[in-house]
Amino acid sequence: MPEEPKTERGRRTRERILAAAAGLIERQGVEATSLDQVLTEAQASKSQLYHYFADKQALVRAVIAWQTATVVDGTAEQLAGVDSWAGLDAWFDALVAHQRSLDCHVGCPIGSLAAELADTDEPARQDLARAFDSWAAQLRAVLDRLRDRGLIRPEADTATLAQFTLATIQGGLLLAKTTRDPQRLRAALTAAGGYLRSLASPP
Amino acid sequence: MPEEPKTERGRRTRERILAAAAGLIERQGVEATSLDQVLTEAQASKSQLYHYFADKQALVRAVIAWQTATVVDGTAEQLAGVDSWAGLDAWFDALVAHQRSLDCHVGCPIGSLAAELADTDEPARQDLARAFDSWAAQLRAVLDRLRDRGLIRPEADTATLAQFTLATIQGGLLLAKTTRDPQRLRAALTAAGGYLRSLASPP
DNA sequence: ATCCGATTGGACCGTATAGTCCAGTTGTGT
DNA sequence: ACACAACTGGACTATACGGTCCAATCGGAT
Repeated sequence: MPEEPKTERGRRTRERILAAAAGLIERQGVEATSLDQVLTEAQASKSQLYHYFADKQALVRAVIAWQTATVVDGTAEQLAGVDSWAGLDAWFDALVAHQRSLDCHVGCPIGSLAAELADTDEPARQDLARAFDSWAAQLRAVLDRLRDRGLIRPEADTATLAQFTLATIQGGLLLAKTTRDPQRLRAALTAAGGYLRSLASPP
Repeated sequence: MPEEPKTERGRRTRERILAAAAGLIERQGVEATSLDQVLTEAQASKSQLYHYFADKQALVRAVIAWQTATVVDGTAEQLAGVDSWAGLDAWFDALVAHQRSLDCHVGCPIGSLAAELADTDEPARQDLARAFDSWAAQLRAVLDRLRDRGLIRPEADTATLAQFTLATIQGGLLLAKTTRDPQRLRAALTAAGGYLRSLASPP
């Protein structure tokens, strides 16, 4: 019954609710965020929310889709021209700088959602698994480019390396967020970069 | 007013409540676990809970302490004799096997708690930060041993390497839990091991 | 046997939350 | 200008939750 605004006004309302929900959930988590909080921040009413979303779970899934698009597309943009170690380092630096600017709150929206929902909301878990997969695919594309340029040896398994890199990023973000110390992320990323570089020449 | 059982019976009651809370929170998260659920599983009553814990937050902090002790002490035991690459690999294998046996639910209790509580419960965040620190210290001790044996070059910064290793473990667990695929953890750990090995000889 | 603190059962309370309902308003196509 | 669907406001409901309270019971010390 709900979903899909038919007018411009409706579209903006839906967007306002979604943005407010995304922000609050990013900061507090799903369970800790109430619909009333979302509605207050979005300047909307109950009936507006339920006009566009079947229930809270549907809203959460929409938030997942929004965050996935934001993070993955944002990463794609930043990684688009990267074809050197310096370029990869610059991206790592940007990640660390971003966390520092947020005082290490939040971490990664996808990672936080995954940690909270993986065991309690199966459809959400699948969405998030796909999000991680497309993110890893982006990283793999970069590694492939580095390999094609001769910076990584040809027989290296870039898909697996991408999984490793993503894992290290996620773990580094979690440690940084927990200790409020961006150096934890820094350490993790520097080492990950070091490993990738160590794959330059054949054994 | 609450805390500290004075008799053996009380001690067991407190322990039952704590164990039930730890299990439920590990599977569902803090917010998704209600006190009534805990009491049903522990076969205890409200007054018993509030006799030993000031409020839900106090119970959660006790769970954090319990899980920290379990995980860190467990790790200490498993890593105690490790002084070779084979030993480290065996530990990694055990981590992967454990996740596989759990069908990749749960992941790491400390990591899950950290992701959920870091931004909403400051004292809990500090507890968890300390948990990560002592865990990292254990890893560092192993790396120091490897270094002393000449397997890692002397000038390597084992503290930073320990942070990196912990981050990769946490991230690998998160990816595995989200995708229900233990290979994600496997890939992360194998790469981390590869990096540590690459530090054998001077540049 | 008696006492007294430790412990226990469970009814009870206030509140916050997800979700419902419907009457009213707005805007768009004709 | 009219009709009709899209949209909105907000009161309302049921329930689940964290937390309180107090009377009853238990068990060791004297």
